[in-house]
Amino acid sequence: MDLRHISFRLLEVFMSVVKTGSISETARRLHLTQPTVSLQIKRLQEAVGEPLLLMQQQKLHVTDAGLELFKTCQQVFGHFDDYQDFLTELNGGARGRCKIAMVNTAQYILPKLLGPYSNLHPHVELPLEIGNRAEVLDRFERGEDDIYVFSHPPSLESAQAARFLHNPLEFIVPLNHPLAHVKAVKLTDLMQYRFLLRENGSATRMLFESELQSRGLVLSDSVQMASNEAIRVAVASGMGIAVLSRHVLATDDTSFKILNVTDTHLASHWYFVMRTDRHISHAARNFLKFAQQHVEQYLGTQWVRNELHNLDLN
Amino acid sequence: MDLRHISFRLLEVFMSVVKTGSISETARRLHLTQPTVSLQIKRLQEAVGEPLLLMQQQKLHVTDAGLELFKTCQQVFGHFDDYQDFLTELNGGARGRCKIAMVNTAQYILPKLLGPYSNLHPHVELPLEIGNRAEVLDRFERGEDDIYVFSHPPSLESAQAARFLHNPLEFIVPLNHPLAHVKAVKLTDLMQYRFLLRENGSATRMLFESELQSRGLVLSDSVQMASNEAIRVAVASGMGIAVLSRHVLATDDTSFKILNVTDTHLASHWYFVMRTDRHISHAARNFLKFAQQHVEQYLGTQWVRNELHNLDLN
DNA sequence: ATCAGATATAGATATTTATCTATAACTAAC
DNA sequence: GTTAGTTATAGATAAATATCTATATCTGAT
Repeated sequence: MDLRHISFRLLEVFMSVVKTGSISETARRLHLTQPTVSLQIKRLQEAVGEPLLLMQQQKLHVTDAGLELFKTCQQVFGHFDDYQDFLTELNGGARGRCKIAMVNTAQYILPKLLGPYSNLHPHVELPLEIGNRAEVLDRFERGEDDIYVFSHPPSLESAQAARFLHNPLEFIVPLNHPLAHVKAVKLTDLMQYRFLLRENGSATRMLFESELQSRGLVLSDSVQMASNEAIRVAVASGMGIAVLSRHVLATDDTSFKILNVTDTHLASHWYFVMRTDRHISHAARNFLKFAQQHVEQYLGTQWVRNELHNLDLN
Repeated sequence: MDLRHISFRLLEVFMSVVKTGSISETARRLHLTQPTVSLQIKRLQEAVGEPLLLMQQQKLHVTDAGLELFKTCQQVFGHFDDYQDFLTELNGGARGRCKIAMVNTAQYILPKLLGPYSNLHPHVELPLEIGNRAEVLDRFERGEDDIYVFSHPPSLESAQAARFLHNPLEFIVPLNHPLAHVKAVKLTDLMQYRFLLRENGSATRMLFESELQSRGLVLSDSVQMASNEAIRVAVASGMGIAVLSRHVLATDDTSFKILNVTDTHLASHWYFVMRTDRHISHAARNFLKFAQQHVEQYLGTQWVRNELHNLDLN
């Protein structure tokens, strides 16, 4: 049997002949001429090296080899049908994988969107990568994921980004801090205190430092800490003061005090970022469409800035 | 997914690329050039309508759709491997069907050959048809079976026949018959008795009657009976005398007496007959080869006339 | 004896396919 | 920064394939 000379078309025709028991009838059904079907069968028999159909008393008779081939074909086409179903699901976004890499701070808000999406499409894998800005940027450079979440998206021509959430920063102090009960403070009032900061390159820190620089201010003392939680807890226990994303602070957390800094309103936005030079999985596209439609529903209208319609998802 | 534009070759190449993880390596293994393999993969992806392999950081990465297709291919090729095994068995004569139609008398001798053959090839189906000469001839005309057993083969150009067994006829009489103890009798001595005969057209009867005619003899009385057993039993019980194939008479059967007719030696031969205008199954060929080699072993050397080497079994 | 319907064969053709060579573009390693 | 090894693309060609039309042959029914 020489598989190289057998095409799926040939097998389709053969199956039809076995089913109808007639070459002419098959020709009619498949919109071919009778000689075409005759020839196909002949070629198939040559490729198999064994008679598959015999003319006996004006009737087509399927040989053992023919019957077995028919069964084989049924199985084979069955597998391809299954595969087609798989592709259909993949295309509909109901199956597949959507790898998302996000910076630390995003982990407080993105799960509110991922949870409902995952419930809607339980067959979609959603592996998450969380790292600091430098790490996520690295992954982005190598194109390791489908979607990236930044608050300062890298400006690369082979990338498209769209913001979806406002990210206001707040100044927090310990409850027993001298400024804790001051109604209105100014940025300069804070310079004398020790600041707890994230590592260099973090979006929050970049924003803060650029503000300081533009106003010619300099911190008197600062300590670097690896995570937002560490900073929050450290502030609560009196180690210093800090500037943190609003989303990192639970509204009912009373272990620190949020200052009302009247002359400074630091804020950035969260962006979904995709590389345009890399294949985007259907699942990823689908997730972004979902986000576009439901971001207000799951993240609340207060902070949402839904510009996801700017993304080209086709 | 458009199966029409997918060939088994394409899938083979794809599988090799997935296995080796490299287009160039596949090209080397399959004795192709690298652009050929590149193009094949590209074409396959177009036919599937989905990326199957991605270049990521200088590494080939198999997508979900690609992995699933790979699994599908494994199944599909598995089925064709099974089918190839089936064909191999079929070709070796170890599997398949060998339909044999034989005239009544042959059923006393052919099973001695069929038994051992069936033990050797338990997967070969051996449907037997037994009928009188007219019935078997009918089947032969319509080509319903692979092999026919006649003692007077039809002479058709689209048939080949070869004899394998001598078929001597014997005259039998009841134990209490006047001739039962006569040492030597002549054919004319028998004419006065009632003969029990098979139906018109039976080889035994044809042979006997043609002998009578050539010697100008006429039976005084005859009765027609449907089977050899019926005749044998009827003779034993005194209804008349008969002429029967030696093979029908068990050597230890003492319920009748075999006459020594000195002036008449009737005999024919058994023939295996095949149509040359019909496909002969491998199993049938194989059985005839087996018969050619083992007929003496299983039917004894006394009556065997092995001329099966005259058959063209290729 | 003719007809209708089946399959088979021959001859023709446009399309598709498999394959090559040459070349470009990228990257890792030396 | 040259080299060696990847994959991708373009252009060319010979072979194979899918079809068709026309025709032959057979058979069963009218």
